[in-house]
Amino acid sequence: MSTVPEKPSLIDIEPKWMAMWDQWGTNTFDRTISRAEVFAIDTPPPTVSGSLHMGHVFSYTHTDTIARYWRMRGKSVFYPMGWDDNGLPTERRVQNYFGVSCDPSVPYQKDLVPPFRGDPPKDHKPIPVSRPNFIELCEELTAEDEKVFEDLFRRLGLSVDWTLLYATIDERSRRASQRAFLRNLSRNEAYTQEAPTLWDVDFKTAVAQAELEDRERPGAYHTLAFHRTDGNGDILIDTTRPELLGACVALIAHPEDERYIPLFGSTVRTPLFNVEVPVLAHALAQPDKGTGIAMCCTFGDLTDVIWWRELQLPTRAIIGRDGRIIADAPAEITDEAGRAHYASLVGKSAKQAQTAIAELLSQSGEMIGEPRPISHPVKFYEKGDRPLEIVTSRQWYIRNGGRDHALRDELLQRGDGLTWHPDHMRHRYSNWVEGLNGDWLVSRQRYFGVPVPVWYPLTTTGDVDYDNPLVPEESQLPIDPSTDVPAGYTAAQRDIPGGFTGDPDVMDTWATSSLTPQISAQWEDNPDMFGRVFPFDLRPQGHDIIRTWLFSTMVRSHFEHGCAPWSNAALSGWILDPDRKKMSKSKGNVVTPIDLFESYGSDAVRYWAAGARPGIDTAFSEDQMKVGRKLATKLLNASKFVLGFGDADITIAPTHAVDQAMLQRLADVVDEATKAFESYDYARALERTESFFWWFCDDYVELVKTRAYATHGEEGALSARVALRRALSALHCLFAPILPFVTEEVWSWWQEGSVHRAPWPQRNELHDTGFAVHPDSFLDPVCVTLGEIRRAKTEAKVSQRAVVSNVVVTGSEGAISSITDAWADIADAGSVQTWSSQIDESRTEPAVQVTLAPAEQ
RNA sequence: GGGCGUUUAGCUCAGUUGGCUAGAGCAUCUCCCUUACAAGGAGAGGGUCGGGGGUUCGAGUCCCUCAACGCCCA
Repeated sequence: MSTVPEKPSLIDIEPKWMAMWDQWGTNTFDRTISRAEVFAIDTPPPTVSGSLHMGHVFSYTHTDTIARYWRMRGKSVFYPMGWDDNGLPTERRVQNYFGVSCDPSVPYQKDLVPPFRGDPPKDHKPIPVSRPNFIELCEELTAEDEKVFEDLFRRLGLSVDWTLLYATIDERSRRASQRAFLRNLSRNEAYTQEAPTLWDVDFKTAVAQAELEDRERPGAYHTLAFHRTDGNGDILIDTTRPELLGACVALIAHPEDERYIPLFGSTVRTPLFNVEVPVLAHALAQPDKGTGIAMCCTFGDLTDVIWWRELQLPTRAIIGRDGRIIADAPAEITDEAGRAHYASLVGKSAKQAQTAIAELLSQSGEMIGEPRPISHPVKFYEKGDRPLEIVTSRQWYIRNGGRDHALRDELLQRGDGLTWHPDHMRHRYSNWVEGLNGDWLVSRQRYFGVPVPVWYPLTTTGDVDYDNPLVPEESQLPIDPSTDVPAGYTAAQRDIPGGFTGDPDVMDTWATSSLTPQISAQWEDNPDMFGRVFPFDLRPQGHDIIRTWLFSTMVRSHFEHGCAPWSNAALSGWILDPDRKKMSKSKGNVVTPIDLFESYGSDAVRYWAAGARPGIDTAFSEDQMKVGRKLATKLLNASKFVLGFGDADITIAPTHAVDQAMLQRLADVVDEATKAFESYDYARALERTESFFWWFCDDYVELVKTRAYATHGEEGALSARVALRRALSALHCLFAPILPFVTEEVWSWWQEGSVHRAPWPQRNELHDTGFAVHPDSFLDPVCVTLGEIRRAKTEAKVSQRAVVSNVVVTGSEGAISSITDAWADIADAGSVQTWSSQIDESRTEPAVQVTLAPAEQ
């Protein structure tokens, strides 16, 4: 019994089935099931302050196909969604939208009304609000964006369990993040330290090694003359940062550089400032760079930091946190001319100071020649616009193996233990871990983030006692140290001598998103749930964030649980535009997903995405979406046709060889698709299924349709109908993970419940006839014969319906035997009147001689 | 500079432990308005598998080498 529409259509099937899945709870995680029966996915939380683009559609579809596959395999799939609304991008948007700025020193104001909701005037001065108020505004604004994201993901057909939704700034996330941090602190995996730190002068925050990127920038070598104190002339050095001359603490050359060996241990005086500094040896000096000897300034770059640490050099900072030359000259600059030179630079940005100092040097004759332009890599914060400076500041760190070989090796082993898809991505991980040169800096001097959950006692003189932080009980979490008060103190004691002060910083976004498994699985809040899903099965993500998200999640899990947080990591590729360029807004080549859903249908867009091999960069292709739509349409029409032959008892094995061979071929496809899905290769599963499906429609259905109409009696008809229905059922299931909407539509015509909860096809349900011949050796000769008959008609430019008066087939005995068994079907499909055969064992493929009947008329 | 990947038809890509004449889709061309499907169907043309060398009875596949492109890290 089936109810097939008169005119099947793809129009509006998305909203129809989205509503049914909600009603049925098709995607709901079963919280009572044991870990062995669960498939748990650590879904990437998209940044909601951005916009959803084809990259999201692409990679989330990949994960969804896997989720749907395992659901059909009977697993309870834990498939959460989260929103990453924590961090800088949201902060900036909120400032611009409401006309406020965050100031942690401002007290919380209940029911605060922001000055604007959208488009503050250009001359508006931001109103300072407390951090809790600021967070409330962030939550208000992101809620709108989140709705848009959710609608789009639903429309894409993601089988997410929306009751598991979280946001990285919500209360549960803040609690988990602070709890994990406090446990790191108690185990000495987190620590605070005053140290040289990479600093973004615009955002006024420290940044971590993982957030750096090198950018090629123009610069210029300035050749400077340092004066030997023994009176034997000058030493020339090349520098791209002459503005740091006042911070110079040493000249450094390679220990084996014969030009400078005699000078090691001597001293020189700096140009302009006349400060005496030593000439020292260190292996990191590059003899082939410039004159081979460099000035070390504290701090111009990371090499300076290493020299400073290893050669125990003094600290002589002249760049402030605003990126400008600080007012106080280093004490070492003592002569009058030197102090005057310094004073003329105060307050200038690094760039302005460079121009000014080049002028001074040229006047004093201590710069040799003109600056020589070069192009060189400069370190930037990945979200920043100006080169990073290095300033000394107190920051929080979590150990990550960057300063500890034993820990590094443990984390490398954790990476080795993962199954990577594709496998070569494991190198990205090990490469990164091996290259770490410091611990993970987690504190940020920003506002919209999870606060560092500690306070510090203030001494009676008002100094901060950083060595004895005050921590809350876990039961108090989440806390905000700018408003909450530590045990044993009163609010009145905030920021007064003998009282306490809250840590003003927040944690880096990654310090919270490194806990997505713990957050989504409700670690400690719901131990029963956590025990059923952790460690997870799969982490899908982009390969660009292996060094950040993947690695940091590994670090947290390693410390907290002593295991990897998941067993598989799947890295998705990039979307490229048709010219093989990475798609980006600035190029104007970004297409809106929703328009594509409207034009081609969600299934068609998914088809395009699922056609890409895991981890491979893929060109954006509307052509592929057209093919996907064609496939979906074909599935509608083929299903309607097959069901139109009438019902049959599918438990009775088919009797005809053609039917048996087709089912056996399909059984092989089921095996291949199963194997492919199990190794995360949705693309291969799709390709095998699709290729079978087109053969099924073009050849098999054409061969058997006359017989299935009972033209030659009931027995043959029943065999065909059973085979057709078994195949149709399996095809609906095989396509379901990729094309969830159209498969649900066609499934609903003749089956109960959702295809997405139907059991995955089994080989033995299809192939139970004892048919012993390899399906190809049976079907290939049959299909070659059919193809030759069609070709003869095409070449004669007649209709495929034209009658063939006679066919002579020459082939091996096996081929002729197959053709003989299938002849009645071939004759029906090709309108053939008579045929004969000849045995020729030398032929690998039958030769077919086709004689067309004279045209009627 | 180090690591990883890619290179197969005009385009996008399959090609699994080496095995018969290297495949698919799109695009192009020809034909067919066939009662599941014209948003369709039946066919055709099109490739020195990046270059060179080697192993082998046999190499798109394994080894060496070179090149181009891309990504990651210094």
